Amino acid sequence: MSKLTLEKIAELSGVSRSTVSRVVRNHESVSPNVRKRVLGVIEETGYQPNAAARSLAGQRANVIGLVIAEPAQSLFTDPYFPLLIQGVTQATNDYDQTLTLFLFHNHSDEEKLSPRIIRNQLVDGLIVSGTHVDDPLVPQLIESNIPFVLVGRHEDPRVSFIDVDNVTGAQSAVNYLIRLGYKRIGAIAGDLKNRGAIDRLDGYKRALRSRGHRVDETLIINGDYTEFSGFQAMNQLIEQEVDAVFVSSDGMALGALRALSENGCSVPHDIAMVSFDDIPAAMHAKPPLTTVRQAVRRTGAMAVETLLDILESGATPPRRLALPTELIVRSSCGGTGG
Amino acid sequence: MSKLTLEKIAELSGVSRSTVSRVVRNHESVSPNVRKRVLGVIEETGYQPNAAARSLAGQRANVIGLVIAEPAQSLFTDPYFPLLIQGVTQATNDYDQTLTLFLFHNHSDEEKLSPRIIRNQLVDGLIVSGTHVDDPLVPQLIESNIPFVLVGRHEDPRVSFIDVDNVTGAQSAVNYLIRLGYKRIGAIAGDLKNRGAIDRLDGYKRALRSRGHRVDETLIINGDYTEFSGFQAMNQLIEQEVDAVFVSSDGMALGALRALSENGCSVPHDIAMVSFDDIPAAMHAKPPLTTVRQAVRRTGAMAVETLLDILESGATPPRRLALPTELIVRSSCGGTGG
DNA sequence: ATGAAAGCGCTAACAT
DNA sequence: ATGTTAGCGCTTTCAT
Repeated sequence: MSKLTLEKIAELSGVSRSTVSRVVRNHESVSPNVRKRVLGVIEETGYQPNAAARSLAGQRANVIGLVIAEPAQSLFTDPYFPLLIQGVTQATNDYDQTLTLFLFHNHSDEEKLSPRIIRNQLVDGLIVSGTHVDDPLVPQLIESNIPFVLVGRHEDPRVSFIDVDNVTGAQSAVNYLIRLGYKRIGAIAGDLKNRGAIDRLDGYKRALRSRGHRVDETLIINGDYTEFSGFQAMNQLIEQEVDAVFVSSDGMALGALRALSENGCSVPHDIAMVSFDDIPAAMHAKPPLTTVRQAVRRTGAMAVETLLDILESGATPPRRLALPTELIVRSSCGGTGG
Repeated sequence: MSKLTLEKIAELSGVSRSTVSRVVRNHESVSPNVRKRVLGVIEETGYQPNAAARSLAGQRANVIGLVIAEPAQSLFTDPYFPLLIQGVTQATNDYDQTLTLFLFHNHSDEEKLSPRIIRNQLVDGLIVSGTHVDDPLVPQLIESNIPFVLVGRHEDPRVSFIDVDNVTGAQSAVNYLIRLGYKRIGAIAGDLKNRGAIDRLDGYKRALRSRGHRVDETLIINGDYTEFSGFQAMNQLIEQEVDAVFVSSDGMALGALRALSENGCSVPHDIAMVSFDDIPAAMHAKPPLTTVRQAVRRTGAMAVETLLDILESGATPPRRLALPTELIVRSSCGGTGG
């Protein structure tokens, strides 16, 4: 069987190439009979348009790229990127887009890949995640004029993004602790190279201040989102005699829980804990974690939809969105609200 | 600045399009001087060949596809696919290939996507993971003549695959239990729609038989690779009064540990446990899990290399590889060897 | 060693 | 409503 092309379908249907092309693209200006006939032939033969030819001739490839700029570490340590990928692929499947994945394992990958991504015309647009604050990739992208949506907010007013409202989420978590009467509330921060980690810590501080507590920097320990860093940070915090702790991710909270249990501290009796993310393991932790749920899959899907919207109708004005979070109350803080 | 094409580079270098093309493709038959000059211009301008034009004109797109056929559930429940993706992208980055990701969230995705993947000529070849035994995708792929490498072994002699030696791995784990003197060894199986789950259970049975134990089917409980299914399965197994258990994945083992601890059973004192995978959490479990390590990242990278090899030199004979596993001894079985 | 020229399979004016 | 035609940016004979 020879290769299936528009030409062949045209021949088999007894019309011209253009007409077939119109049918395929669902263009107007095709008579119902002809359309039906052509569709029939396409169905029978199983014709699929050649993607390369399409993107070469037209302006759209129907391919979008997902870049994950994070050095691979947390990619498997945490279900964040898997969930994001799920949300993104869900949406690309729904909208008949193809997804190409760019994963930077190290800095040299980034240097090698980014010019190619930008100038290759392989993708119509990009969803960009895992960048650090001040990541040079973002200005590069802006300058290149390639349409893109950032996952996580950005100061530059030209960039479109989908963010999770980390500040408000963290704030609500810490407010909850305060309402329950905890006085000496520590924090374990995430990797502060990430906007999200900064924002969560900021939410913690705001909550404290808005309730008239002062922020004690010795009660804030930096982690890097790994379970082990949570473990280490908690060991430090124990010595500060906190009565509660806000942990910036469930993954670190699991490590913190381990530190506490190894030190014979009971949660929430000796120390209360709230964290962030609501990963599946949070529910099964001992005790089950009260945590701020963020809709990661939703974020991925929204990023795709936003990018598609930009591709259709132009990038101005930039789209900027913050998705709300939800405090999931379980037993790691003791009270059930108040 | 106008678009950068071969033509433009040719003009700037004072040579013909063909010569530039030869330089770009590292072809022989270009004089050193000319090559240097052209390379200089490319460097200055930041020229990158247009991918679509390339794959339309040539026979290679330098794009490979990764299909994950598994319904999304375990994608984030377990670090398997993230690790596989890491290995694959690591290798595609190294070999200057672009990766497109096809993730089937449900059956209709599969039906919609697979014809497109196959006939689109979007990818040069495919790495296929997450298929079930007797998944219709495999015969479809064979028939379509698209080069592909399956992750996990397959009976059909025409398919190339990279497998982990699950049978031997499971066997060594159970042998270890037997050597330590355990008599009544139960098993928690994975989702038996997967080849890997079947093979692990098979390894368990072989180990038992080869040491003269009989296989007691009431001691085998089926799970589905989730933590919760491990929890449920262990609760059933406790009533069978086993003294040890082989769990087909660390994820399920974590659930099993939870069941045991809720029932006041201590590990390994009351019941010993070996599992499979060696995910990061295995080390931090209580007690740390003795488990069979599989090199998932390696598998992904090998799949890419194998596919590239097939693409270069033809698909015959099929490449069939089984990667070895390694028993990582920690404290969940009590003994330290013997 | 280099250049000229013919496509690859499609889209998108432009005709009719 | 349909057909004709000219590219899109590259690779690849085939000349020279």
